[in-house]
Amino acid sequence: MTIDVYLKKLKEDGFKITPKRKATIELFSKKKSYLSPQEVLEKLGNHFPGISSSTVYRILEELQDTGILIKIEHEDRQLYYFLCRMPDQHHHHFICRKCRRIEEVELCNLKELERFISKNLNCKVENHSVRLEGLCSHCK
Amino acid sequence: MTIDVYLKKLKEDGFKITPKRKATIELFSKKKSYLSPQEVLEKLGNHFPGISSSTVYRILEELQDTGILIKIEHEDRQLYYFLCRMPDQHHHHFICRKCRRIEEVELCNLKELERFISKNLNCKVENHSVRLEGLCSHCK
DNA sequence: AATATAAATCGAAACCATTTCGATTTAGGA
DNA sequence: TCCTAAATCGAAATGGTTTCGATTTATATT
Ligand SMILES: [Mn+2]
Ligand SMILES: [Mn+2]
Ligand SMILES: [Zn+2]
Ligand SMILES: [Zn+2]
Repeated sequence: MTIDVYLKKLKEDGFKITPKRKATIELFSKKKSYLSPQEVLEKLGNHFPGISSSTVYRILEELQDTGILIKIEHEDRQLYYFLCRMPDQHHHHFICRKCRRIEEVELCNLKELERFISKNLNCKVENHSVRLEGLCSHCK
Repeated sequence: MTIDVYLKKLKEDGFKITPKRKATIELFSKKKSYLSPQEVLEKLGNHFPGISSSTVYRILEELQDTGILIKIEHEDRQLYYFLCRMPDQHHHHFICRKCRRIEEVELCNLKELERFISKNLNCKVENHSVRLEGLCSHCK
């Protein structure tokens, strides 16, 4: 539950460890769900009054480029971010529609689906993403 | 390749068959790829000079509500639509990253993944979507 | 064919999350 | 401590999308 691994990742990618970046990672590490840029702005505003929204947007994008955060887009067409707990492994996400909790699922059995597409449609599958939604153990 | 089945669906859902709705469906039936609202506006503008963009946005949304069009959101954060060839069946989509062609894939083998999540995470999976990207048979 | 009317379209403005950019401040290496 | 590229600020612009009152149209009914 330490954020050191994320700070290390940040540094490795040539980013400076600034108070705002660190606080952003800490914020997400305490959350099990995703946050909108507005929510992040609000939370960070408690520690950094007057923080610029452009700073929040930039930090969120940098952290997602580094693989620390995952970015999703909801039906409301806005961006949301959440902390990736297995950044170096291919995996998929389950999102609780009630509490917005994220569960990361390492199981991936799409080989058959990819084989089907390669064979029947003669396509080359380069990547895929699965999005699962429902109710988590706390909400169902 | 007739659009009658889509017009029927429109009528069943209580929509009037207007020239612009019909032309929109015809436009998509000739395309194998997705179109942005701007592209639709441009194409429809050939037949209906001065057509309002709000009309295009509304028609696209209605057609997607009816299941005639599928709406996706790309990394550029804009909306795109394409004609669904199997509106009454659960299926997934392969998108060619070069020519934007859409292939609809009826095979779905996510039962194992859902079972894994139900069992290990104690979650209730209500729906899922798979997005596959790569190169189609024409582009690879 | 004419009428009625709810639905569809227009058009222009508003919306608002996100992006841009030049000025200022800061983290961290030398 | 100094230096400098990186980070942050802040205010304005951006632009795809939505809104809404006025006008037009599709289609069921007479
Ligand atoms: Mn996978
Ligand atoms: Mn499926
Ligand atoms: Zn939940
Ligand atoms: Zn292609």
